Amino acid sequence: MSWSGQGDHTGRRGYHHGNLREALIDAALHLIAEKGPAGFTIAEAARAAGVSPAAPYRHFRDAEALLAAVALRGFERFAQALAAAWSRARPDPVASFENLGRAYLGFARDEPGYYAAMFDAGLPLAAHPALLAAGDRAFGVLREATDVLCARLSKAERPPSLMVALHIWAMAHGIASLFGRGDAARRKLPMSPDDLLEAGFLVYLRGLGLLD
Amino acid sequence: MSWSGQGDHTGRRGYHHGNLREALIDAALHLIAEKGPAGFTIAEAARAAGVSPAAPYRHFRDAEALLAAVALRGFERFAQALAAAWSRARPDPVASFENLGRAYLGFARDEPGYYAAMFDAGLPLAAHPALLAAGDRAFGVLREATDVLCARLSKAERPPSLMVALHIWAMAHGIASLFGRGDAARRKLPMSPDDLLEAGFLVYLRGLGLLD
DNA sequence: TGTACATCAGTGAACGCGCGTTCACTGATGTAC
DNA sequence: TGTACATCAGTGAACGCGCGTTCACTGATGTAC
Repeated sequence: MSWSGQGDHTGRRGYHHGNLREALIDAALHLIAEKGPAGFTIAEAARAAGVSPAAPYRHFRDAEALLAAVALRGFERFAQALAAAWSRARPDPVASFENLGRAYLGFARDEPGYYAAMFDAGLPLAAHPALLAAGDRAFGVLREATDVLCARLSKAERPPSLMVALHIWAMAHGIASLFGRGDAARRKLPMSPDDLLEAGFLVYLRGLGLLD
Repeated sequence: MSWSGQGDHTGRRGYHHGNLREALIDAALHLIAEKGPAGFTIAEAARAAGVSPAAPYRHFRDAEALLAAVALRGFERFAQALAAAWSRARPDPVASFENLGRAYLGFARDEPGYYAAMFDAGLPLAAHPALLAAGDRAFGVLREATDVLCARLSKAERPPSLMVALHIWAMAHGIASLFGRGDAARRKLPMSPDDLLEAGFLVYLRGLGLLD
């Protein structure tokens, strides 16, 4: 596959596509971003990739398997985005949390297809252990961040780091899904989602005993 | 409609159904709870209500209109549930917040069909003003609660009540959609969603300067 | 009280459509010798 | 270097299915007189 670095899945190379699996994931991603997790079909993804409707079955058992592949790639990129934001301002934990929050909301805003596949598609996680593991890796970045944060508190007043990470995740996810999406389902706000999340983090961190 | 109080939409009364609109909403609600917001069709709802596939068109223009009717009824019941919880422990604002949180998560858990129609269906709110208004009424209960809460703080340290309400909503919604649903997409937790949310509220309220 | 009539709610048959899925097939690729 | 062969990835035609939607229709209800 010497030409796989082209990154262009549209140009067919004769009879064999050469990169159909990735092309189908891309096609599904765009369809999901446009029409929601249930708004794509195998047939339509095949059409977008320029192959016959039977071709996808060489790579995916059914639509759910394709959806799971989209979500899996989404979790990997999500973890990368969060990790990059976290490491960028490592010396100052509070600033790093602001970075994390912006990265979280930025991903939800800029990658609605991935985000919907990851969180709104209702994929049965028990049936997709790889998906669960990838989600855990993304959550691991948040967990690492709260570990550092909690370490700054004395043992007496130190809360469980896992709990803190879950609160941070819940607030970020709540704001992202209620106010942070690019589609018509978004609710209007008198402030930006970024500012709302940052303010929420500040109040929460203050409640933990930091920032005083 | 002297017999409408029966609440049983299954028994046909001859040629005319008599309560088809409500029966279709009920049918769609159950289908959504089972298979997700995209997992119901007009035809299937008609079958569940025991009428021909053409009958629903007397009451709903298309599937989205039916979905919007489900979400609308959901928001109304949601607002009632929140208001009941809020008024139940009014004297103590902090206890009232715990009640609110439990009511929020309880609704998401016990009424997955409504909750999915309200928040996961991706209904274009701009095209459904009644839905937006009903959502605002439900949010108004949270807003009222945070008004009371903020009033306990001195003007100097008083945060915008709207912002506080949005944070509360976001955390509750985040926990509900990540951990609080009854379906297979739920993530496992080492604590109950109720406890997680209550702890989150406590940290947050402490961060506001209460609870000291 | 009865009758004619307007209105309404649901029927059932029909249609076109796109999807999921299967099948024998064939073009392309890589490898053993 | 060439050739035979196995393997693989995609073809294209076909099928059954359920859905959305329309249509003329008909049974039921309520009301004017």
